[in-house]
Amino acid sequence: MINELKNNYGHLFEDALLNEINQVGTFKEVSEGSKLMDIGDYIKAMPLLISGAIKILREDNDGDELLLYFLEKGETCAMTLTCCLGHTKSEIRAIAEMDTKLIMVPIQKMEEWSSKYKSWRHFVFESYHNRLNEMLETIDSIAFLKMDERLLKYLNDKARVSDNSIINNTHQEIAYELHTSRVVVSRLLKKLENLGKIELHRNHIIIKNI
Amino acid sequence: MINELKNNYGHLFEDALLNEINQVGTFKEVSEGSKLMDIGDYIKAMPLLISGAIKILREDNDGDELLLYFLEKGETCAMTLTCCLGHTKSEIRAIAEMDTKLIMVPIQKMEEWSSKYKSWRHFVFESYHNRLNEMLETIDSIAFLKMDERLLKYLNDKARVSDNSIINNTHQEIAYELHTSRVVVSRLLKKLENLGKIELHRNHIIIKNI
DNA sequence: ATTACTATGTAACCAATGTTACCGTAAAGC
DNA sequence: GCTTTACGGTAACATTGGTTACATAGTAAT
Repeated sequence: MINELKNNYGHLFEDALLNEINQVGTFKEVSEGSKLMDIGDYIKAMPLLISGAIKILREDNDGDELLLYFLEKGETCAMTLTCCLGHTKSEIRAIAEMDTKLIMVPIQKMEEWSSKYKSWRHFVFESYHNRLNEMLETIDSIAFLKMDERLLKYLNDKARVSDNSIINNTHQEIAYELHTSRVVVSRLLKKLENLGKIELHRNHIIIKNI
Repeated sequence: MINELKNNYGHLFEDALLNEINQVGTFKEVSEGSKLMDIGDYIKAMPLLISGAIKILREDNDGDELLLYFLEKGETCAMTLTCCLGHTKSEIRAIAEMDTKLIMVPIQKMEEWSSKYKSWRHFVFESYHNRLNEMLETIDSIAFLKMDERLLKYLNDKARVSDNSIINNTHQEIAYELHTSRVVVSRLLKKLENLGKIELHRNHIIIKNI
């Protein structure tokens, strides 16, 4: 695990902190689609991503979902960070977007490392900052973009995190994450195909002109 | 200033920290409508609210606005917090919702106090946590609510921060903050009036049944 | 009082999105 | 092979919200 750590967090953390993480952290591999956290859960550990990606979702009272953003390697879940202070429940759902490797660190260490390691404080602040910016981007999309633009952005984001121009999702799955209906997604995807931006196939979409 | 500080932050910070804030902070009074920060600004100080309220706005490429949330007394601007680390520009605009008193603290102190005072770290983490939750609420509103529900929530939020069931705004001003048009706001307000939830007057709206 | 301006009300229309319904086809199960 | 299910295409329609246009009523300026 120490090698995974050094490769992904070596430029961020000093050796002493890397060693501490190595001692108290547990390595974990999760496969695509597995749920890492749900709304209402209490958090006991914070994840440090080594590889893969995790999607963060919000749910409304009717059970309808909305994709907020993706976590990628070198990142952590900002929502988790304060839950250890306030002992509050999670407001979001986290699902592995693909097979993902991560290190789980007990939340008790949060406070200890925050006073001990400047690099840890920076990492935590940086994480919050990134997450707030991701949330702003999400708000921009929902508030300012029309559905066809949101859809295109969604496809590009998916392609980026998976580093693959083929999106392996059904129209229904996309509709869930954008909080719209399958019919609307099919309609707009067909438009995008006619514009030459994508290619539609059963169970997958190919992005052209990225 | 020390008294204002103790009244509003005495339960959060230890005396040593309160004294430091008193030494390096500058007291500031801003009147309703004045701009505290704009998109693209570099941040030199972080605000600690003593009284009043500040509205935080986002803007799209066409210059259209959207209200994100309000800051109230005892709170600070989370966006500011990391800008001192990354030296990045502000992504948001901050405007005084009413006459407001605040203490401006130079951002250089951020890092110093973060290692020195546990209570400061907690305050910063707590601020981030609150802001993330406000952003989630904003996303919920935009994504899951219809315009009439958003409007009602907006009116109630305004009434809460000003502690006044009279909203002193024109329909046009409301339309800007909700990122819609004046006609739509007038139409929906009239509906809410017919439902007995509000009372419409020139330049102000009275909320009934809060 | 007259004029000009601002805020609001409302109708008519349009565009975007959501809903229902039905169809054809690919894949999976048997 | 056959049957069933999942997926996607599409038409028809409903609803929400955005736009244009114009009327009326306060308010301010002179």
